[in-house]
Amino acid sequence: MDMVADLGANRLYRAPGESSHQQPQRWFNAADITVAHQSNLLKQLNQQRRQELFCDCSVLVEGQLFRAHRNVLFASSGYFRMLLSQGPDGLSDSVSATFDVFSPDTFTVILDFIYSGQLDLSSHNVIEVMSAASYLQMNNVINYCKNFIKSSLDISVKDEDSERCISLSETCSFTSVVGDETSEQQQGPSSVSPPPALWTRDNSRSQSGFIGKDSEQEASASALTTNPSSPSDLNAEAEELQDPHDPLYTLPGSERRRSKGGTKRKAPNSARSNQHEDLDIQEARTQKAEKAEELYATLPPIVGVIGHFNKDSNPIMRFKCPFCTHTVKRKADLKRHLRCHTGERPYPCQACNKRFTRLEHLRSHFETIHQARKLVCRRCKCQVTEDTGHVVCEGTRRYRMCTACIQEVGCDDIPMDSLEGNNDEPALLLGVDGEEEGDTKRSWMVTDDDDLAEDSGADLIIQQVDDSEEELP
DNA sequence: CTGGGGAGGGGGCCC
DNA sequence: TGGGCCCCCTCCCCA
Repeated sequence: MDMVADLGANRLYRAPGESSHQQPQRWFNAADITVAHQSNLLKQLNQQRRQELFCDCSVLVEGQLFRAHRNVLFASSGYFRMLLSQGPDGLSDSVSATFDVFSPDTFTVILDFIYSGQLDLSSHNVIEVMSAASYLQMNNVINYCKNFIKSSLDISVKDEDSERCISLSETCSFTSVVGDETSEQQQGPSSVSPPPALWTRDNSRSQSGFIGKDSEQEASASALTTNPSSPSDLNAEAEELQDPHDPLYTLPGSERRRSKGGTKRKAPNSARSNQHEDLDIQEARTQKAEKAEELYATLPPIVGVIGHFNKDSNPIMRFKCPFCTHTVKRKADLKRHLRCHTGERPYPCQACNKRFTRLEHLRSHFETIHQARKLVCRRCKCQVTEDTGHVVCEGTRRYRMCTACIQEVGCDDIPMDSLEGNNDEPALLLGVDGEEEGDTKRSWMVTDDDDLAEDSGADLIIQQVDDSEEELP
């Protein structure tokens, strides 16, 4: 093919087989050629898929088998990108994936879109498709669904039926529009158009879109044949921002569990071994907080899914975590759940500097570790009372020992320091992170618990900390 | 190596 | 909507 003219982006080409001597000449716009070629290529691939030609990837959705081309899936879905790129060598003969978190019908819509650019959305399937697209990390599909729903809502508002509809902006204050980095290769000539019907509870049904309590684990366990890891890039990003050596953050899932105990006893002392470590931790904390904010800013715009139906056949609304397949009833619970992905720990213990995701966990920790609230002798495990159980202080750690154990151990082994009139009680003061005084320097102490019981409550001052402001000089 | 206990983390749900 | 409680699970330490 000879290039005969160059008009910038829209180059003109002579049709194949035509010489410059032939008249009349037929000219082709390069953009038209590109579109035609892409369309034809996609059509060919779709035809091959339907004829199961060269299909090298199997996807099992609730027992129904779909055949596809791994390169097409790779190019279309972040989930498959991760799945296929983490195979043994990326070139293994057969790759398969199994899904139980959405229905075969929903995956049919997704697959048809991948191979045709036509997204068959309706008021009946939009939530399911959006949920599946979120799982498969297909941002362009999510955006289509979002626009679809928004269009429905516009109509709904006019009909004063907004109560029965989902507003994305309303259901998730932290959502933002994500970048559509793959849209060029995926969108094509989409057939999405404003929905003709209202999207209401009545015509919204999404049984299979509901994800149960343990679906995260189930999904993780069942979704991958070749890759047992998390399906989400965002999840990976969330994990990435959490330094396993950082005592202030834990890892999601199993990593989190693994790191939990490791930091449990090391964090309080090691974090204050010197000023440099304090600075490092604060710096790391700031970076983590910033990354957490970035993470929030890049959340996929999907939050609402229809759960199961109640007795009145009304669907029960649930909120879906953008990082995993977990769904919750309340937005507040989702907000709480998100902390396990972002690593946010806004509640530091002023006594030992350990941080917690929840105030109740901090309070429990403080009462158990620093206030010796447990009426059990630490040595012999016998029940004690506030009278018989003497409080032993070890640094900021406090626990009780019965009189017998105190005598048996002897005061020589347990440095005793009367705490009468003690003002040294560790205070659960939050908000002045890293300023707790000398808990590691403090020696062992034994005290009666009367004053402890009295003043412990007064020392419980709670103030949530915003990490991002801690670094202010 | 194993089982028990302590501690922390997370989900559901009530107020 | 946030706080708080209850329950369950996991991990680590230790005997």
